[in-house]
Amino acid sequence: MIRRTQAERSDETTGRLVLAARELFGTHGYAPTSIDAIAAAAGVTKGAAYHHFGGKGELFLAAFVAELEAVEARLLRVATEESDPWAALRRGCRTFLEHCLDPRFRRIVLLDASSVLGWERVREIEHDHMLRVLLDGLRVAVAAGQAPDGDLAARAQLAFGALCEGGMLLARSEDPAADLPRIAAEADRFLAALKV
Amino acid sequence: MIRRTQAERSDETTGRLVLAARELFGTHGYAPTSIDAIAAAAGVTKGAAYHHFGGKGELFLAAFVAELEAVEARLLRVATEESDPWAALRRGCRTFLEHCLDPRFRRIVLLDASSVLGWERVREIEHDHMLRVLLDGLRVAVAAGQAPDGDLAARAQLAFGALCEGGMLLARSEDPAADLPRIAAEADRFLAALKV
DNA sequence: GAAGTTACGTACCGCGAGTATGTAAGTCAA
DNA sequence: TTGACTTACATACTCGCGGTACGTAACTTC
Repeated sequence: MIRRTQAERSDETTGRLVLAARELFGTHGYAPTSIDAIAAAAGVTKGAAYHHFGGKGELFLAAFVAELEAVEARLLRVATEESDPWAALRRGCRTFLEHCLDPRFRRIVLLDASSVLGWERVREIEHDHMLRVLLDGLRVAVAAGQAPDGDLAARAQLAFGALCEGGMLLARSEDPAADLPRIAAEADRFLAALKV
Repeated sequence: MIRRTQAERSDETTGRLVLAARELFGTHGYAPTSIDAIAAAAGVTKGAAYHHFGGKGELFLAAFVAELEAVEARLLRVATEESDPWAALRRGCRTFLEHCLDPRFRRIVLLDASSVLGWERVREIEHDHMLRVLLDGLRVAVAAGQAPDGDLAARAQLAFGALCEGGMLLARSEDPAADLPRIAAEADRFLAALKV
């Protein structure tokens, strides 16, 4: 048996558990997925899961956060490729729509999260990982006179809600590549409403 | 014992069950609510619930549909008070936001429905009870040259998603009466994007 | 009013979340 | 190094709840 430090053991186990949780919660949903199944997929037993996580809800929370970190990284990556703020915003929205083609992301973030974690917590976490960028973009636009003043937090939240519906709509399509431009065009129409 | 027809017995029992389901699902959520609790609140036992409904999911479906019928009736009522189509649309959106102040509606329709019933079924039912009106309004607007052509179904869906977020946002407020105009103003900004 | 159907109530099964407890692996001081 | 202590699990169990099987009472039909 190789000798490993406690931190290494913990990190490896928690990592495998979160990965398995993302996979199973993402494919079958929250309710039909048992802790035993997640632990088995991670190569451990239920005891390990309950040692590192408070319960099923906390495990789902970890999977949820991991999904958000993934999409955040992807959004930040494409945003740096655009110089103009508004172009970056449109690019980000298009990338988000594409990201919704991942069924695990849809199931965990768009379908189950609000029901399992509650809207308030979901909103806070989503804000930290995605909405903050959108909100900052709106603020600089208002400061530059490019957009009218108002309840910017609400405006960003409404836009995000529209985007999520667009993502679900896109995922329903039989040919997402063909439908993406149409839905993105409608999303752009909403984005345009934020300007001028 | 009073003599009643079978249809009367069924109607009364199912009605009481759906009413109890709306109350309990709406206040505590889907998962924490047991069939026994709903049946007890309706004054019957679990056997009656399973006789009239296929299971917990079907009972939730009935409660979900009942919630939608309620908001649909309210929307139709205020819509008739407006003569101009766009004014009716704005009035409808404002009424929907106000309706979101009902915590049972939020929990059942906005939080749990997609997770329990699946996005596709929720979308169909919501379309039949709410989105159809919005979609028809958009179609006449396009026909009259008041709105640009495009994927109107997607446009209506995105607008609806924005409205739902607005409703959740409004419900979070400590003083909804004061915050409603601000959120409604942002919602109107999105609606305006559909015109011209 | 007897046979058949509908509307329940009751008793039970199985699965899965959560807990209690045992045990092996790692840490640290003397 | 070695023994006391903590951490990281595994195992065994409880219990609430969804679902089912079956019994019974209320209604319907001929």
